[in-house]
Amino acid sequence: MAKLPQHAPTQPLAASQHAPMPAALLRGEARRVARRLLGALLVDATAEESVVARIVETEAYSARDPASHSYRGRTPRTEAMFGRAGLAYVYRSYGLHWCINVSCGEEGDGAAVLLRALEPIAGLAVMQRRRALPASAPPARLCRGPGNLAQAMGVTLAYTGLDLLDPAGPLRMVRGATQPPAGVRCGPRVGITRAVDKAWRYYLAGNANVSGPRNGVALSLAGRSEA
DNA sequence: AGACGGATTGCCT
DNA sequence: GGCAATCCGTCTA
Repeated sequence: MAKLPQHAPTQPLAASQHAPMPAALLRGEARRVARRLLGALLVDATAEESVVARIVETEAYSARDPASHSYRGRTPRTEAMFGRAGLAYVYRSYGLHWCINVSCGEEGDGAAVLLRALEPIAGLAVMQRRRALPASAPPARLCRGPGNLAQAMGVTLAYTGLDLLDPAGPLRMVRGATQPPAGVRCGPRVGITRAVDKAWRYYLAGNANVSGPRNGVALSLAGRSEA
């Protein structure tokens, strides 16, 4: 197996890179949006200092997808998934964790993208406190995995229905670098029992923040296109 | 009304 | 690698 590429150390972002995210970017098919969101930034404005992280792993879910919460139709819980693009859909996982999706597609579609891992950019101390990790813990542990990133970013059920494109909101999605990130891979989604064959998980290869069995290293089913 | 099990995580052996 | 923790939406009776 090939050696992992070392991913570049985290760099502070220029103000120009915090440009608002165009809603059009979220209007396509869930898979396409899941890929596009890699490299975008999530900003939590509720803490004493700004908390910023870069999206490095996502999964696509659609209403025609047996693995999706929207598969059985529009319900009170999944209402945000059926709303216009850019709304937060938060659900509780295994009775313990919060996980956050971004609705995409058109109003009524029931499509969303699950955020699975982030690369911490700013406000690491806040994240560390929320995660209750020892100071010695590596930053890559802060936002690795959907439950962990929600905790680090202060996400709870109260954010369901929140417009993440609102530049004045407590939690915002903004555009990262104008150029799409390199090393985008796709593979099977994690932890699901239905539609396991669909390779609708997207991540940055070799990024230490990526969750899953081997931190973004190619998975066994991650597509025959990779060596 | 009661049972089931999951888009997870971290600690156990 | 195994498994407990712990809520609630959905399914079955």
